[in-house]
Amino acid sequence: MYLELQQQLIQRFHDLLKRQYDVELPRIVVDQPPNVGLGEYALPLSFELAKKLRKAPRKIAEEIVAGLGPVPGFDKFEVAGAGYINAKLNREEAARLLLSERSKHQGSATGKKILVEHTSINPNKAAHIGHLRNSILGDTFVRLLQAAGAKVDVQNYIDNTGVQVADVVVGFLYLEKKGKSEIEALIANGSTGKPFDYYCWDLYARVSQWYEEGKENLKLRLQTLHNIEQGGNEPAEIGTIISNAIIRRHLETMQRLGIEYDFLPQESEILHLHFWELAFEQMKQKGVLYFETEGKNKGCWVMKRASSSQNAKRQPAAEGNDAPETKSGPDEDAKVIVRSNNTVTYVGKDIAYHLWKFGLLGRDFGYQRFYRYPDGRLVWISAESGEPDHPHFGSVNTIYNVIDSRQADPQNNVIEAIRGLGYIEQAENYHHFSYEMVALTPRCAMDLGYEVSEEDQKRAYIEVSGRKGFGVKADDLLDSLIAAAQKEVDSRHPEMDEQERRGIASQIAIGALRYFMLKFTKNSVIAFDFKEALSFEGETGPYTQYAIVRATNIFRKADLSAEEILAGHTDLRFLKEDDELWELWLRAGQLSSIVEQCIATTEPAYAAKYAFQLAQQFNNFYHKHHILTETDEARKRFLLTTAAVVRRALIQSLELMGIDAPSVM
RNA sequence: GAGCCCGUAGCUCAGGUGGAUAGAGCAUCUGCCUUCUAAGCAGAGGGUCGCAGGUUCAAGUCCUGCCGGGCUCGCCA
Repeated sequence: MYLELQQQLIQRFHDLLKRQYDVELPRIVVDQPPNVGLGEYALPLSFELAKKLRKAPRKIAEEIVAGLGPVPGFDKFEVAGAGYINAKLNREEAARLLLSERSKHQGSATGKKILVEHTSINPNKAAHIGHLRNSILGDTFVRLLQAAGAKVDVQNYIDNTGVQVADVVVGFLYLEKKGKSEIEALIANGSTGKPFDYYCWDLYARVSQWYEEGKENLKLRLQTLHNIEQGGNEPAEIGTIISNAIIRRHLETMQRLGIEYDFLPQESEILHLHFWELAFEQMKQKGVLYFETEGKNKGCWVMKRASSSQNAKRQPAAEGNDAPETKSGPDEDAKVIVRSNNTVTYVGKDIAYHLWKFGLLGRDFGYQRFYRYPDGRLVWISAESGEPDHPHFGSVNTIYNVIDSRQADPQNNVIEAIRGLGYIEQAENYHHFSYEMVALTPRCAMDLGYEVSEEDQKRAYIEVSGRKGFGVKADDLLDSLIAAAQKEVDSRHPEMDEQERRGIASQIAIGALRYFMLKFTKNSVIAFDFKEALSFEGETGPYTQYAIVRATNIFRKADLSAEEILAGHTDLRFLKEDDELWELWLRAGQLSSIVEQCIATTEPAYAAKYAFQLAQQFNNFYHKHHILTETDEARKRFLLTTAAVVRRALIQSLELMGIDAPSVM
């Protein structure tokens, strides 16, 4: 509601400026006045026009208001302060619009097909809190895009032929002295007493330690890596077995949080289906790659780096002397794509993969069914020779890669390669959805029993490390959250049966976890702290869930359905007199505006803030107006409608974040 | 050395493309459960927005330079 009216307003002002002053502003800024009594929209445009038109801002504002005439949906326009124009909505009309809204809005992404890649955990160990941030951000962004009308393919890239998998293969072969069948048995019966991903978590840390004990050990690693890349040998088979088992564990972990995928493209197929060769041809042809004959990169195929700042190394020339320093010799800053031993680097493979995403490679994966969710949704995985009947992924125009900020450099290399190939539009629509890492506070690390050096103890946070086995596992955290929530639910609802209580505890735990990962903006490092993460009070997911439950309880007690209230008649004139109630309606009407803002800025945190603030306003309302004892029937009906409108917006805002609204709490 | 990010209340963080009086949660203190559930509400204290310049009607927000912290820069993946 809010967004549509704002767009109409902007159009109106745009037309008026053209007609009355013959000016066009690049954009018309719309703010909100400090309080809703002043109006719903504030336009500071007369300040901007003051210089252009050589008039006082206030004068301009008055002229504009005078020339505006009636605008549908609006009651009046007022000049305020030094020259703001405040627009006041017709509250009843706007409220009617809000009441009639469907749940999904026709957003900016309507009709678009978009590919989002997230999670992409190396398949050699259990998922940890850092991975959770990735998956929760990614999954929430998928939901936001869908809310804006997009059709979204969700991909989880699997690096199943990299060193990380090789390390665990080495662990099984040389530390545990286990062969293929023993590993298969281990996966099948779980005889170790811990899940396979947990088992590998520990083994991976042990192997990393073991490498430091001798150079021969590192040789085994390299050899195993080569075997895996090549395929068709025992280490490669073991690698596949491990990778598949771990991927299943990751899917199960993420499923607990309501996170699902459509397709798992694997590096093994990028290698074996020779994606690189096709990309290599294109890149040579278009001159994106060149063969270096000198310097440290002699014998390699290299690519000019986008960020390579030629100016950086140049000393400013002497005054008045503009001697251009002609670059002679090799560009030592270039990015190596093909090594002198003729093998391709990770970035090279990534370029090929991304050409495929945009449908520019001229080759496709094979597809095989891999996993089925309870709701019937299928996860497909790449394969050399796939099933004959399969959906097609890729060939989209817009992609989002949810990858942490440490990979900004390689991501930019891929984008530059695509741009260099002449795919300008695709390069523009390639979004590196970058976010900062999750780290542990020193106290948290010590509580977990890790040794923390004195130096590290002074730091604000310590980076988690799968290699060292240093971190909080996703399943462990979720288990702790569920246990904590269960305790609360048990004490509040002893009358409910065990399974029901467990279900609600799980919804609360997921709400707490997902909200926790979303409340911080992407650029802020999360210094993980159990006390905060396990909290259900204050700015948390359960706070918003609780507000919904309170609203639900009103309808339950009154034996009414919130949906019927929304559909029925209500007297909206109460909105005229009460700014606080109107503010609640207005805020509820801003949901689609928030969705668009989240997408435009790739920042899901705005949705989290919105949900919390709306819940806060609702709790305030709940406390102030005791609905069921209201004696004025018309007013009671109106308050019920208010609760229903806000409840609906709260539920929708939580849906965007993948958080359920429990029936009771 | 270069690039990216961060620095706002005791702590953790918000402050969309500059806009009206800098906010929230936690923590501390004071009130509020015979009411639609207190996982809640109301109130109090707490700020040189890292420092210094600049841009303009207007700067926490933009520019420059410092200071402090993090990450990244390999013929690893």
